[in-house]
Amino acid sequence: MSNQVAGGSHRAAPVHTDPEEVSVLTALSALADPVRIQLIRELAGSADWTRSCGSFDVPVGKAALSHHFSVLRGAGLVEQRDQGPKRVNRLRREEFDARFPGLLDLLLRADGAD
Amino acid sequence: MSNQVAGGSHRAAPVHTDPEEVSVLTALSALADPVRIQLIRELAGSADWTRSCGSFDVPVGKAALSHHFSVLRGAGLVEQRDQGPKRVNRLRREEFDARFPGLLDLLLRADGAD
DNA sequence: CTGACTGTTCGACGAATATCTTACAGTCCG
DNA sequence: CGGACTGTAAGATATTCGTCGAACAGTCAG
Repeated sequence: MSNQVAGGSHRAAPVHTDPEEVSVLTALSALADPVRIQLIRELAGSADWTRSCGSFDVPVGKAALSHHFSVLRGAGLVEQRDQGPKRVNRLRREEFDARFPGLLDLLLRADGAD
Repeated sequence: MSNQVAGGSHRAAPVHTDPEEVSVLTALSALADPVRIQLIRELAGSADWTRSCGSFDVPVGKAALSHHFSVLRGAGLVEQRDQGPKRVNRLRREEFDARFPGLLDLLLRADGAD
C-alpha cells in the first residue's frame, strides 16, 4: 500500500509562471494560436485536474503538444501537476482573470476559432 | 481656393475590415506585436484623425510601418483616411469594443509592453 | 525486471512574418 | 512643371515559430 506520501515524484516539476508576472505581449502571443485556443477551450469545459495532456483532441503530435503546454504555462494560463505517469492540467482562471480581466472570457465566449 | 470637393483623391482607398467580421484569432494576432501595441497606444492618446502614419515614434522603417497599419486595418482596429499627401488614422475604439469588449482597455491599461 | 504508456528534449525542416532597400505613385507648394 | 514629402508595392533576407521524428526519462502493471 503506497500512500502518495513524501519522497514524491522523481520527475522535474513543471516550471510555472505567476500570471502577475506575465506581460500583455506574452499573454496575447500565447493566445494567438489556433491549437492553444482549442486547448484552453477544452480545458475550460472540464473540471480541474481531470485532463491529462494527451487527452486533448488537437491535430498535432505529442512533441508539439508538449511545446504548446509549455507556452501556456509560461503565460500563466495553465497549471500542471504530475499524477502517476500522466501530467494533469488546470486552467488558472481566477488568477489569470485577476491579471487580465475579461481576456479569458472573451476567448471562451467567442464563436469559432476564426 | 480649392475646397476639398467632389472628384476626391485619385489614390487607392485603404481597405478596411469591419470589426464584426474579425475572428478572435485575427484580433489577438494583430495585437501580439510590440510595434503594433505601441502604435495603438499612441493612437489612443491622440484625437481622431490627427495622426498621420509617419508621425509615430516606432523603431522601424516606413515600409514596415505601412505593413503594420495594414494588419491593424485588417483586424478592424484602425481606420484610415487620405488627407492630402498624408494618411491620417483613427482608433476604432467603440466598434472594436463592441466586438471584443474589454480587449482594448486591457491593452491600454497595462503597464509597459512587457 | 520488463514492457506499455506518458510526456519532455533535441535537432531539423518549412512556413509565416518582420524587416530593409529600392522603386513607384499620389499630393502639394513654389 | 519640378521638387519635397508621404505612403504603398515588390523583391530579398533573416528571424521566429510551429511541427515532426527520434531518443530519452519517469511511472506503473504484471
